Amino acid sequence: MSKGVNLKELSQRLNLSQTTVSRALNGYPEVSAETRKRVAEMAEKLGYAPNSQARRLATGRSMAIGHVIPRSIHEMMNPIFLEFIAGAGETYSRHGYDMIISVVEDDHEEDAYRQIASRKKADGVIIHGPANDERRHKLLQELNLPFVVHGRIPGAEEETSWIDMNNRRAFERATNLLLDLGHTRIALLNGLEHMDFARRRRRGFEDALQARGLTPDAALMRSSDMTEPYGCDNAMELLKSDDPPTAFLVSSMISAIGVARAIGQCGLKTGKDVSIITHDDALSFLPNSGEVPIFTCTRSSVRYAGEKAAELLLDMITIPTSSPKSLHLDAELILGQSTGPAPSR
Amino acid sequence: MSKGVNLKELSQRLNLSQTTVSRALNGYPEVSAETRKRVAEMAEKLGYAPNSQARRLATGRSMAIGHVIPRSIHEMMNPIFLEFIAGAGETYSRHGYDMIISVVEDDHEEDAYRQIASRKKADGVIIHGPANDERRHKLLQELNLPFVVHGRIPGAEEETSWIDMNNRRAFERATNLLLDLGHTRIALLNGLEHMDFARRRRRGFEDALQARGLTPDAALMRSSDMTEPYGCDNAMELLKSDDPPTAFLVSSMISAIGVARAIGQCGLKTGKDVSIITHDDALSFLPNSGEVPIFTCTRSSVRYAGEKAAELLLDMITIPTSSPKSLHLDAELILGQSTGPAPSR
DNA sequence: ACGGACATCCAAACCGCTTTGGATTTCGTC
DNA sequence: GACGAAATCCAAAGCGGTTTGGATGTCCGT
Repeated sequence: MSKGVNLKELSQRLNLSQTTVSRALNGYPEVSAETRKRVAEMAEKLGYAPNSQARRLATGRSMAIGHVIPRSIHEMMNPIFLEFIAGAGETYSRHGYDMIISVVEDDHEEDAYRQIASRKKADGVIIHGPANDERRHKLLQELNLPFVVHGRIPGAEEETSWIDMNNRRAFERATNLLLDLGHTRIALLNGLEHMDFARRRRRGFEDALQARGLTPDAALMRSSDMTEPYGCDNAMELLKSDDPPTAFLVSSMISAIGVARAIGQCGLKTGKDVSIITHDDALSFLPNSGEVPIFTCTRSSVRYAGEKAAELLLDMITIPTSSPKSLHLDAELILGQSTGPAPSR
Repeated sequence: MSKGVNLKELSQRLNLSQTTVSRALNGYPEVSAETRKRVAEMAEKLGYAPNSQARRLATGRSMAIGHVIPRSIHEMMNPIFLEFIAGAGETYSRHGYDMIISVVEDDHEEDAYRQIASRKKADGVIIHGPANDERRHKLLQELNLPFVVHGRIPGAEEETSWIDMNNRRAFERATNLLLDLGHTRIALLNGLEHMDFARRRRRGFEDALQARGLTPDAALMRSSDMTEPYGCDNAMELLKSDDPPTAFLVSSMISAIGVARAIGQCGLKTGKDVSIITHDDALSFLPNSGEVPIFTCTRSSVRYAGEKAAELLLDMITIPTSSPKSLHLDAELILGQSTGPAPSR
């Protein structure tokens, strides 16, 4: 419990060299069992803990993973981002790694990565929210900084490690469900489509429609930040149009809540007059569970994705020669209260 | 742009000692202007950046702030926590500090702090979500680790630095507004009351009632995690009771959305049949703005709180002798669409 | 011409750990 | 009883910076 003993003092107290003490504590074999025990006990007694800066300097590994989050990203991805972080964070601490997060102005993002590399702040990073014209992976390859992508970088799927859910498939299945229920005018409230995940979701939506001989109607497709008012305002506008949709496919629970609000304000009933399927990232503060979940949804835990992403990255770091590994998660399609057969008009 | 020059190489290229180069780059006076310029240019050219581990070891300052977040906390405080983090993060990076976040199992929280202190992982920490029986500050004082509290620790207001909003006053004002509108049966959907902030909010609520001669009705007061279903379920139950409330005072936008949903499901109209006032933490993904905000609310930006908390902490670290400083923020009371006069029955 | 005040710069110690390259002891074997 | 292998342990050299305690040179007043 006493504070601030360093290796030198500890070794003096034991009449041993720093070498031996260090080895004893780090589990190297060239130390007798008896000595190891003595060392461990004294270390415990004196409350010794190695100074992490010194250890990092000596080993050349920073034992930290960086997450660079530009303002703009976290403005829109806010809750999802944290959930991911929480998952990753658990993996890190289980492996003795620190998580360092840099919130930077949008135009300083590249700088942030360069600093992490040149100042040796982290042994690897995670790329969040890849865009269609993604370039961060180029920079990181050039900087020789290991990374894992949360999502996929179009055109770089083979050369990078990533973890992603099957966005296209999930939205295709969701759309099919709505079609099976008899809906033909389906609105898509998507996330920002300069992001890869949103692009894929739209593709799934369109593919499903076309497979049944339907033509996607541009007037029914919206794309924006996934806030609550976004869902409400757009749903409101669409519901009041001449030929309103009977179902909504929504990219986020938060917006879906907005859609539900709009439906209510129009005097309609969700799941009866109008159906909603939303993607559910399984955010802890927005549980959509219970016997019958409020929303019919495609669900994939972003927290789990965080855990796995971290594991992938730590693997890459410990075995630097390994080739890129990726994980493709499938979303579940879960039936809730927000869907029903299309109303016959 | 070339990678990986260290101080030694840089100084050799310049025919200068490491001392001089170090001093030149760190702005010490005992270097001629001309030399300083030469050094700066060469450093730029070779892409020199000091290894942060080495610098930290040499200076004895880790240039990092720690945030320990136990699973339980972030389960419930999720989005609010991130918004705070985002604010703090900006301040940190502006001052050259790193932010390190440890996600730990609940029963390892103390361990996490001890490690931060003994291994010198951070120069200070921020305490999130102080409880009524808070003890973390004791530990940190004992460990001699500077800290700032987000919220207040009952009984330790004088001896600690903290930043908090005026929870009591905010809820008192909100309650008064409802009373002024003629509501007398007001329900309180509060956060977990083992947390200090929730306790204060309840006090504000009760004080306002009692000041008008009303007795708080325990049946109308709930306390839980502030999820959406929590708001919906409790509102539903209360609305269906014999003597239902005509107004709700809610501790979080997320739960308030649930309350609105319940009101809709009961065939009632928010702001007309039933009023809602919620606290609004100004979360970026839940904007409650527009010409007339959806919810009447008490608003206080947690992000701003994060920025300020970080500033307080960095001040404490750079001037270790300074006495505790604190910041008391006032929430705005903002009129939205969710309140109206109590319906005459 | 001399001594002190500045202005510049440097060699070396230090931060606290890991790790290399032995040194010493112990032990089984022939 | 000598010898090589195995088991233990250690002194010292890094890791890449910062900082202390001078050394050297220049300028000025007297």
